[in-house]
Amino acid sequence: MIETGARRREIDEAASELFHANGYAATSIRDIARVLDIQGASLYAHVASKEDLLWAIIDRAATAFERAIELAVADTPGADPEERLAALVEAHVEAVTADPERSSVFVTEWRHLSEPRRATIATRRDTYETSFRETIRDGVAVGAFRATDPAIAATFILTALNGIATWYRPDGRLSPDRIADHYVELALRSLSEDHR
Amino acid sequence: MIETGARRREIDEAASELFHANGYAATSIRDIARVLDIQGASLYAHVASKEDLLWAIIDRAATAFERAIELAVADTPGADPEERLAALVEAHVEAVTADPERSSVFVTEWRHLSEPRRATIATRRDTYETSFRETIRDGVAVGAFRATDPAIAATFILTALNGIATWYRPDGRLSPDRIADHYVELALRSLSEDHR
DNA sequence: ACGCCGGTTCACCGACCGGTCAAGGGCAAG
DNA sequence: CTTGCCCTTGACCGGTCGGTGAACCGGCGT
Repeated sequence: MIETGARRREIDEAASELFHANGYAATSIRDIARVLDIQGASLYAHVASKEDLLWAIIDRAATAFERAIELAVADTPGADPEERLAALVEAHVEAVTADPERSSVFVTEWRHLSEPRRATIATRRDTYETSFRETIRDGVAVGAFRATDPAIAATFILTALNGIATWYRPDGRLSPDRIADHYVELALRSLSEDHR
Repeated sequence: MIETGARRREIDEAASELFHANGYAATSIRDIARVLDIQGASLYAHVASKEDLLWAIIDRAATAFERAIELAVADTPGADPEERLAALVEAHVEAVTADPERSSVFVTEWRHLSEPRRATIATRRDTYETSFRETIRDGVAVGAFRATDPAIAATFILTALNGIATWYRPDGRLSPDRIADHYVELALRSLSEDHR
């Protein structure tokens, strides 16, 4: 039975903030409680363990990313590889900027999960990366992208995309839309066939 | 007076390993000592504090990156922006793969530095990024690169480059040279003028 | 033979960690 | 008004943290 009450949501939010700002290992249960003006022990009425808190954040972020690209691909049926990659990149940027703290915790703190969970996240990340890799492979096959190693290209693009979570600020110079536009351009051109 | 003896080098190496594998906050002084088969207290004959250990690793990595691109630029005098950006990317990949553990600690753990040091690293990172940003700006100015936001493009490329530190394995499928070749291609094309 | 000295060990410090538990507070349902 | 239940509290647990300090060890220069 997973708790979904308002208090639990506040706790998740505070934990995201602190895990993002200081890292999971450097954040104590009491740090999180202090944000909510309660005692550390009170958290355990809502949460079974500190790791469960991390898991809730990461699992939710992973699901958000999976759904985002699923919808993006579903919205563009029969699209060619270029359009599909553009949709993937755009969906990813939107997902990151919609909740940068949770996204950055997902990207940087998943190694602190203990074993069955850590492995399932590794698998889910790999599946996610495969969507990008296969889109690139398809594009190379039909001549839309230049001949290159799809695995390297996918890693190149995805690490650049994940980096957004570490520097994006909602009050920054660039709106999510503008970031998405630029990143789509950069990603597509990095695979472009024609280069002087 | 900075200690540079053989023992100190062993300590730095063990610390790099563990900080890379588990993160700074999740690694204890006694963990590091255990790798060297000594007691935790013995470390303090060589090191003033745990943070000094982190600082030694990060400062050395930062210096390595700075020197790498300095040499790369010095080796190609009068180069055009494309050649210069290629040299920067290649130098960065070489520096990362030459010591992936130290590099990844540098990239991911510098937020655990305390204040005067943290700020100086932030400045040095910004200076480093400026080399990329200005090379791109120059390339746009002379028409070698398409018109784009140099800051976004530099961030895109640099986060992709830094990502290498998180996934590179010396015994992996790809040699440092092949990674460098691919990343130079991807980075240059992402800025290419001509796109169908 | 001696003393020195870098490196190590053991015992210990106060602080903090994640987590438990009995006790109670407050509020809504009866 | 009372019962019951969610939430919170404060005291506490064993363990670990970063770091200190006295004792001691072996080797080296004199």
